[in-house]
Amino acid sequence: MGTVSKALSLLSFFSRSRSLIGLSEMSRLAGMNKTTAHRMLTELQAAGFVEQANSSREYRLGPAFLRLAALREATVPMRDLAQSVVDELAAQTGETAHVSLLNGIMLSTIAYAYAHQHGLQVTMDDAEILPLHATSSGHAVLAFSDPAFAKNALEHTLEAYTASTLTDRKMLAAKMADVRTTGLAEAISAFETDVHTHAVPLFDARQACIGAVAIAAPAARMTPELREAIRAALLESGPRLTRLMGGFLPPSYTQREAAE
Amino acid sequence: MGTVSKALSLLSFFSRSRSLIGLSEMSRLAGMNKTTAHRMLTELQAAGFVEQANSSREYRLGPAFLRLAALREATVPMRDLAQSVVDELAAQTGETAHVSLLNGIMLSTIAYAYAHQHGLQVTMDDAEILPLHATSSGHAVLAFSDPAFAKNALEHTLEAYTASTLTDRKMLAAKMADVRTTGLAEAISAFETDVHTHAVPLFDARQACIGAVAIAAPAARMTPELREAIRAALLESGPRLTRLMGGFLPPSYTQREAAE
DNA sequence: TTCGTATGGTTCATTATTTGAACCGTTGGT
DNA sequence: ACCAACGGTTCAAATAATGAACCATACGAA
Repeated sequence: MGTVSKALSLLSFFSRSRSLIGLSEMSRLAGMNKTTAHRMLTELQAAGFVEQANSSREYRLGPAFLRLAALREATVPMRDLAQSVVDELAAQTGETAHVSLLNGIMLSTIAYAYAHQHGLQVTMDDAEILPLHATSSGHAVLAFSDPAFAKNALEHTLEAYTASTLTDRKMLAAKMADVRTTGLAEAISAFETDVHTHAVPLFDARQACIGAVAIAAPAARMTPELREAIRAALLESGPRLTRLMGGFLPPSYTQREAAE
Repeated sequence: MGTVSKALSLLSFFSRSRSLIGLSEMSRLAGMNKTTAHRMLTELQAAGFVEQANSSREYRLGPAFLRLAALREATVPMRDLAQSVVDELAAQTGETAHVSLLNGIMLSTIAYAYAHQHGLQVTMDDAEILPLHATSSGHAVLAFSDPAFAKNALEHTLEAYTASTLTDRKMLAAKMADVRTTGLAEAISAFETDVHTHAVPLFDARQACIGAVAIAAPAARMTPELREAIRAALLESGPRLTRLMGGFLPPSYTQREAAE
């Protein structure tokens, strides 16, 4: 891993719950010498990727991302497209829909929409990070990713978020096989209790899996009818969003469709 | 300049008009060896900062910025605040308002709003980049920035965008002195012909100038009354936005107010 | 076809940069 | 006054970045 990657990895320690990080803390988190962390933060700061907050000298994410994100959206309007699809899905199914993209070995949510017909809805956070092994989106991605990638991703510790989280690699492998045949991942209370989710994979122009579109409903509200409605909506919307974003479905996905 | 800065500088070659850049082209643009450019792009790609588009193997900005921008906004809701202020300003004055932040030696627009009362409006681009020497926002920033920074920023070639662009450093210095006394920069057809703009500076928590809020009107519509309305609106909104974003006005700005 | 010239990507000895222990000067708590 | 933690800096030693030359490929012209 080169110096640039190390420097950029510092950015991943910022999160919603830890938005300010001091020099010493950062060097500890990253397992780096303080000098190294300092020089890297200085360079990131020069680029506007981090900045030092107020009176405290702690660092936080910088303003450069606003411009770069806008520029990214101007060239590849993924978020806009994803937003329009989740808006539709939420309206169709009456449940919360979201699109997450692969970012390293985690998923980041780039768009979500609530249906406003029920008082009880699964809620989402901006920039929420989802683990691959514990979410239906993650299962959809793992099932259709390069096997080497999936293997590597599951090498990491598999945290049990709930009592139902799959942490056994054999059971996960069986689940993936199942997802591959149906083209759809389903998870109940895997990441958050009493949340029932479905997800389908998304692919890029090289037919590589890049994320998933998912629908999350309160487990209590799940009926066979709702389940069918969700599955039908996702099986239509997933491929459509893939095409909208300029992607192509791989044989591993389309052959399944033909077999059905 | 360290390796990290060099790698990050590659990102600045992407723009609205040049969203795809090949390896060779990038190495030429950055004045780097192809090997170096390639390794850096590979590392940026691993972080999701660039990605290779479609069938062509050219690079473009990656999806990581979506998440990081969302996270930045979650910690520092600058854009939201800026948006609310420009919305107000556009409604008040009937002209296009925008907020731009300093990014290196350029300004990037993070929020803008149109007034919908006239057919003719100055239009803005997302992620538009403004030069410091040729815009009223730039003049506002230069006038209230650290003199060393301003000097350095003006060392670069001063492109003449229109016949009225100030490209003479002495004239620019005089202009800056003027801006410092009034607290407000005014430019007519400096960046785009027939556009008359006013701008006031914005400051961060350390009292450093970080950008400007501006109003752009068609030159043909500018009357003494409109001019006064714009100036009054900006002189109220600028300091207010500074405070909203957690910043403080420096003595160089407040003393001017006291002197008036 | 053949040639010429682009392209993206790779190799490896040379070179320059990164690294880390120890160090300051401050700050905040006891 | 003390201690501990903070952000930040120094400099020899270790490591990573660099660039010329190199493939393989793709495209257009002759």
